[in-house]
Amino acid sequence: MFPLDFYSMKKLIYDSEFFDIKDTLECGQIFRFKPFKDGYLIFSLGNACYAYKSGDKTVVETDDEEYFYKFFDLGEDYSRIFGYAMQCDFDVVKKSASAGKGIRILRQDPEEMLYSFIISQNNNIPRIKGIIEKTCSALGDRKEFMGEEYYAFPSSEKLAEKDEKFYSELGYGYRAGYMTAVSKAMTEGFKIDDSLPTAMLKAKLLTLKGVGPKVADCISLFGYHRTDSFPVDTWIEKLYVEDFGGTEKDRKKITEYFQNLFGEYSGYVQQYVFFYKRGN
DNA sequence: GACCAGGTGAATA
DNA sequence: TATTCACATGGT
Repeated sequence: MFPLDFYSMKKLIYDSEFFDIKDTLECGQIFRFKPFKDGYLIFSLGNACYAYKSGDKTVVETDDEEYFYKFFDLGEDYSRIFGYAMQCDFDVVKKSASAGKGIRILRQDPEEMLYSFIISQNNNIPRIKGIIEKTCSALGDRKEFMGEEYYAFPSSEKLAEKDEKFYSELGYGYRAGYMTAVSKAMTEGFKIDDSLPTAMLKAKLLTLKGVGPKVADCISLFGYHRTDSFPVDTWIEKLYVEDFGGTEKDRKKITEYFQNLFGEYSGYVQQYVFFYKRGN
């Protein structure tokens, strides 16, 4: 007999022009994915899918197509977003958009983004991935998808059960204390009203230990789909000076500069240029 | 062995 | 208010 998931497996098929799975995964917004067969296995909270390119289509196989339809933002028209970028006055934006035409902004879980981007600070992407994976293996529910074992991203309750020493031993470095403080706050009633305007949402996030402006912007963009956010990190600083002739040194002012320029398209433009600037 | 990585919090002036 | 520093760890 076939296992039950054979019957429940569904396919989402989408034109790859505005949905390039490789670029969407590798542009730095998600840390939990790995190469598999002709594409990738992708994990979000306790969900998994297999995505790959086939001809001029991107195919997503999953047993929860509703979750991943939303996750990949498939209800949004990215030709409009791409079109906006191509009409910008800045050469680097047009070049970036052309190079990353198939990038989509994923709609990820807010809490997974919260912890993931706390880990990301002053850290490099391979190591961020490693720490997150170790955390899931240690504290997440064991799951299986297409014969592959994986672990869900742990709940705040699970994370709050561990002490600072535990996180240090997983390689968190000085971020270990942030994990205990934030998971504790989350289990003690810290709530984020997702109907708040972006500025207030960000202000609320900033009250958490280890969450500064950059991390708050990433959580807003990737966890709450606030596309008026423009996270400024070391790469964007470089871009600001080299490609926009910027002179401000204060990151807050750099963020405002870009937000004023790109408005509701800030997050999309940020991902195009971040991906391009990092040279993928 | 210095320098960097999707920065932040705390101390200092 | 605006700069400056320490912070863990691993990769180059």
